[in-house]
Amino acid sequence: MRSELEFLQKHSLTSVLQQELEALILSGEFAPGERLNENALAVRFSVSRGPVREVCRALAEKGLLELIPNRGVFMRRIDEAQAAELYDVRAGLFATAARLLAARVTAQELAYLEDLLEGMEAALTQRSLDDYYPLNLEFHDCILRFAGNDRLHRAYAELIKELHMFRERALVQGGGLTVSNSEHRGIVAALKAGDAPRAMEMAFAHVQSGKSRMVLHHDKPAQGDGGAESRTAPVKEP
Amino acid sequence: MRSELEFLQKHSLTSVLQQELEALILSGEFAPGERLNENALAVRFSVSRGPVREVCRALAEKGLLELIPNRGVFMRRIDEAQAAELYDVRAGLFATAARLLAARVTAQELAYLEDLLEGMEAALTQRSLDDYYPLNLEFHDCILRFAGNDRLHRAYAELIKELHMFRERALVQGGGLTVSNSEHRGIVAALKAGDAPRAMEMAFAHVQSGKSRMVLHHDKPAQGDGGAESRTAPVKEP
DNA sequence: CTACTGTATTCTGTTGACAGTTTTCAGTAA
DNA sequence: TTACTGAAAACTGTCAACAGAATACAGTAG
Repeated sequence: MRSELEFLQKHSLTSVLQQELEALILSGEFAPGERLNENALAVRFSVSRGPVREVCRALAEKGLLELIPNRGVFMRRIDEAQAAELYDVRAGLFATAARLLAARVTAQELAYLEDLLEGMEAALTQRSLDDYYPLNLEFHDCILRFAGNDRLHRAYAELIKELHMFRERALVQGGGLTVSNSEHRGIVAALKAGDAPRAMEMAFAHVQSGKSRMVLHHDKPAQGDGGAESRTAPVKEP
Repeated sequence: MRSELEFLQKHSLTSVLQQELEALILSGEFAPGERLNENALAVRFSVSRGPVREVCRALAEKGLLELIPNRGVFMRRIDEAQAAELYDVRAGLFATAARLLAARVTAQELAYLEDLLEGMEAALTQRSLDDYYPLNLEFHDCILRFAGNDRLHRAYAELIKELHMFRERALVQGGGLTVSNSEHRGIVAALKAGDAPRAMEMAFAHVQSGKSRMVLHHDKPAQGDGGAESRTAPVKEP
């Protein structure tokens, strides 16, 4: 009863439309560089073009779409150079989180991180990447959560979404994170010691090693990712 | 001749409206928390409400405005806690730039940075903050520019804009940067040595010392900033 | 068969209008 | 005077329609 009222008060049609379209974009529904027809989106969501345009502009501001005057809205296309830049920014934000966390981490949080470390170690000895990846993801997210800086966490999350737009090859699973658990151990050790500069340095180097892995993998042919098929035939270049 | 055509092709009415409104917001035209009337903005810029709404949504995504369903758009109000968070993120981005720059800085760039160092030193010995602040700003911007990561530079610039929304007191002039030139020298020395971790650490610490200065200054009464007078009488809380 | 030109279609940019909600404010009772 | 009630005004959310640009396409000349 009450919840429906609250929902309507907090989320307007346009705002849920934004979440909806963002989810659609991140799901891989559209190919990179593909053009999105405003009218088609409007009828798809049973709304008018007004809200659709507002949402598109907001998502363009977030770096998920690209608006070209008198041409329309296109899926953001990220080349390797841009992806590399994003990766470095990500490294910086992650390192910042680690640095902040080193100064405030609690025994509980450390214990939880060490649990994750063990879990990942076990997954690696069993060669089970399906077990490893979720733990890896949770490990990184924990650093951000525990750092106690909401703005930083949000910036990191937004950056990950932007990085998702680069799905030519590789980096699909696990978000392009490394599999080296020793680097993880080093970060946790620095956190435990309360050594903020070292934690920051190790966290930065950790993400950057993931970056070089990506750049490496990118040149290889690597057969098509089993994900969404590119539906529209001719993708016009913006 | 040609330039007007190019202008129309690249910038639609809505996009220039966005720049215009953003400049207006950053100029301090509106008080924090103040409500912006869509209709008033529309007639002010001689456009319809449609473009205004699109622009407002984009600026809300950037963190300059706040949209409340069925209430309207309000100037983003940033409290001290949020400002502190932003400051830490800024420190992280600046430190990231320093770290990246350490690995690629040229002799020319170093020479220019050292020139700035001397200029600031001279300004400080003359107690001339009016000379000091522009150099200080340029110094920080240089680190970002020379780092060679456009995305990082953009993220930093956006963050500064967001931080500008916190203009209760202090941090107005110079963007809340510290006046300690010795910290600047330390950063440049680390860059010159190609010591990336140290450059990152010193850059982070440098901005954070500016943060504590802000937090300190914020509690003091500090008579009203001579800037824009708050025009609308009762500012409703969002 | 290829390159070009002019027309038709599609889509974006922008506007004005209407419905529903919030806010304001005058009027009334305690 | 203060608190409450109700209507009126103002404003936001949404939509449909029109003008202009870009694209697609058929027709024509070389």
